[in-house]
Amino acid sequence: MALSRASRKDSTGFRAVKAEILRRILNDNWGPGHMLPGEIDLARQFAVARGTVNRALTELTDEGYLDRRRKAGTVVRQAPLRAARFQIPLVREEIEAKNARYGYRLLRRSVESGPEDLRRHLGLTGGTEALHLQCLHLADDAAYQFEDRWISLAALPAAREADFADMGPNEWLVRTVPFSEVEISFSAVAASTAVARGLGIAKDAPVFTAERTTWWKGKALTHVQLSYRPGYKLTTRY
Amino acid sequence: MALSRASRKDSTGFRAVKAEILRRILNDNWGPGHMLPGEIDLARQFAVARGTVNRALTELTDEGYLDRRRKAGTVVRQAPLRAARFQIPLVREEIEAKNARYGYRLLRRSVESGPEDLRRHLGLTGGTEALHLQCLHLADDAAYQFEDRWISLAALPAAREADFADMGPNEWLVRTVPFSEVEISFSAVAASTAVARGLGIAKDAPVFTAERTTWWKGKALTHVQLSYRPGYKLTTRY
DNA sequence: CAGTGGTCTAGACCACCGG
DNA sequence: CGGTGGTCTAGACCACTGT
Repeated sequence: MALSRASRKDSTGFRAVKAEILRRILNDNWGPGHMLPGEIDLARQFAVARGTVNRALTELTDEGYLDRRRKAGTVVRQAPLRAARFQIPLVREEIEAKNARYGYRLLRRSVESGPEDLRRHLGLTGGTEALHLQCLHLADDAAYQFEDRWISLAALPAAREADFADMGPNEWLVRTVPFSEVEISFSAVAASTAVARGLGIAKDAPVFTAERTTWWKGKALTHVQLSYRPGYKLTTRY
Repeated sequence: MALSRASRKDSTGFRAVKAEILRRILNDNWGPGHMLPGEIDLARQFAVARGTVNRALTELTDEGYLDRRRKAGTVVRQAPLRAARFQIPLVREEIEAKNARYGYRLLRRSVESGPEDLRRHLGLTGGTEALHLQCLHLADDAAYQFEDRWISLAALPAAREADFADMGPNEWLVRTVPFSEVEISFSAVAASTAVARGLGIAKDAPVFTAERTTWWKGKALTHVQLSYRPGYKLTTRY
């Protein structure tokens, strides 16, 4: 079990304090709106140092259960923060995690000026061009994801020399620019002609799409539209 | 600014240490794979206590920049963890945040046994029934989201008495069962007849859909399918 | 076995903000 | 103003794990 380390010794320390306080919240001993004792009180009750209580309460606050304000004290939230964490893996890892054989095909590679809205989005000015890539990611030889990517050659001139025949642009980018700021959005769209052909589905069929723009030091590097094969679901628990 | 409190005094303390270490990571002073000095070393260099360094490094680890192991030391990750945090607000708040007027209409309310796969999913056994609700959430009188929900009457018998004419089931549930475990998944589907009529779009049009199942103390309470109006995007940064 | 991170402690100072 | 949480310190013990 992955939890063996964490659950090895939960009978003492800040984990025990956290668990006990969470238990009281969930069992309605301390319902929404209830004010908790101060840290010093709790430290006495649990027979630990104040810092230990503080850590437990801080984590419970991060997880959305509590609301803390100086002088006002610690209060159980009316409703928990509804935040979900998604892992957004590389396609390759996503496919291999399903015990499927990963495959990759480059469908298109060209240097273009690109449509006007894309140029604005990437901050391309003057005559600077962009690298346009279309590729397919396969799971056991079946189309899994269609990738339509633009890379700013102003921000990433090295991309002009890169040959994306064997390595997907995603992996190349992760190696070249490991840390970056990202905006991602998910939506449902009707399959374009290119997407339909790539995924082998009917034009205008519903396609789950992720659009991602990546910046580094304030400069837009790349914009990509990922179209998933029918039936794909992005799932998480919280 | 929401950050005013945090950025007030970033020149000292664990925030300063964290910022400086992050700066070194991002500027390739410490590239991927680089091993950092030990906590005691860093504490001396920054002239702070070891606990302060530990907090900075722990947070950078949580954020996916570092990998820490006892004895092995602290290493800059090859690629950051690609995790995104989504806020999943109540529809009402989502709409009001856009300065639109929120509207709600209950389209259907019935007690049924429900389809077989749903009964399995909610763990309904024997003759226990479920409450089936369909409703519409409006932004400035335009259809925004179609909600198709099933509530287990075995787990939540109080729902049988609830009249959902004025209050959406979501808000009722949040007040009744404030804390729960949730699985959510997003996908793109073709609009069913009911969804198409509710949202006023063509049947089989692409619809962005969220499916959410909620448990409390291990018992499934409710399953809901939320269908968003065309053009909807779920966006986040990380 | 030894070195590193994980955690706890007891005490302290201070920022914030409700009354 | 005074009480509460936020943070720092110096020191300590321990758990884990690479060598």
